Amino acid sequence: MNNPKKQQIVSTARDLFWKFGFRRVSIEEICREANVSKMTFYKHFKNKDELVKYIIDFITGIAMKKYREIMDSDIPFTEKVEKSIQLKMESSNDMSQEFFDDFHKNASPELHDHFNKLVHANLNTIQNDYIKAQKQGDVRPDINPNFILYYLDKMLEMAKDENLMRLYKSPPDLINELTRFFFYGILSRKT
Amino acid sequence: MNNPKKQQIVSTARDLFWKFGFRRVSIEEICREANVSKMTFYKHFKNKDELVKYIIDFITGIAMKKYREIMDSDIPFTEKVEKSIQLKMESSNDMSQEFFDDFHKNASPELHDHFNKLVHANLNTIQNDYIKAQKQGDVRPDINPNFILYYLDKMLEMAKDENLMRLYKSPPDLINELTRFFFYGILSRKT
DNA sequence: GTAAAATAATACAAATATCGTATAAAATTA
DNA sequence: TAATTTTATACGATATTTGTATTATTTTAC
Repeated sequence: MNNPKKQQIVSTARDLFWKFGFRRVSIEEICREANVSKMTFYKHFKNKDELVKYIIDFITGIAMKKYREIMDSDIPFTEKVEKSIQLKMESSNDMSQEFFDDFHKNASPELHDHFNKLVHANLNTIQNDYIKAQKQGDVRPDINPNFILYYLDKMLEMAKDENLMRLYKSPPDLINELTRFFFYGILSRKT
Repeated sequence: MNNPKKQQIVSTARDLFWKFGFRRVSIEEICREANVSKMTFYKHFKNKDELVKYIIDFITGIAMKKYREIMDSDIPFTEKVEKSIQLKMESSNDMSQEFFDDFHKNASPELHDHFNKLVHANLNTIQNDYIKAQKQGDVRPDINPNFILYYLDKMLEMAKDENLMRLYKSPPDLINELTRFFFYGILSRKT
């Protein structure tokens, strides 16, 4: 954890993985760039897969911790959702397409599995929050929580769509529109 | 040249090389992405080095053609320099660091040599233009043309320096400053 | 339509790169 | 100084990539 050599390895690997994905980066290259011998690498990680796991767990761990803080805070439900959407947008900006492509295209079965389980667990956490909100009356009772999960991903896609973006002054404007639509749909509020 | 399959190969390779450099990209990967069989690749290129040469020659060829057009046009010398500096800035934005890093770190001796000769030839062309301008009285006679070449590279470095950029409203403002400095130094013009 | 040419699909040996481990020397730490 | 960590190097075992050969398929030109 706090071992400086291990940190160098992780930090260097992260940089290289973010640029090129993990398939294109060799262990020796990481060691060279991190000024660490290969033996030291193998002291800390069994192989490249374990390093990739470590990094992905670390990254998603931070994001999920932030998410939990939002959901456990004492603010109205709508604010929680707004903040969690905001977090999702920020986190995805911080991600590298090359890195995540490798999980689908070039990962070992074990790594692929680990990745899927992680994603699934996190989606589950989020889904449970929405189910809970539904029980507490914050979310319309006749909507499928699975659809909400699906739609949150679609929102990210839409937020990154350049053609859609052209209709708005700035990215936050588009995110606001998406968020309001997520809350209220298109109909005006009748009292 | 106008063979569509060859164009697909070149275009796909360019995209991949720009992202990852050429060391990290295999011929099979290029073929796969370009929807071209490996045999077709080897019909057009002897090996990866020849493809890299082709691309680098193509890219620099376009840039040098534009440069020549500027220098052969019927405009004042200062305007030629301004435009050529502009061109240099634009071209460098279009370049990928990963791709050029490979020439220095991961190229075969032959490829490395080809690259150096190309760079040298182009620098020579530019130097000759400045020597000619010096003879025609457009450039101060007591300046070393080699210094000018060196300095043009430094200008690019300065134009991309974020710390320096902070002093200006916009990139063109900085480029203007650099260009004026290149022309006049710091002293006010005495008549 | 057919013949010729180009391209694709597949398999393969050879070359190259990467992995993971063993060993001994050097550097660091306590 | 002794114990521990790190490096340097070498190495066989795998894995990947290369370049070619062969055969089937598609495209092109007539």
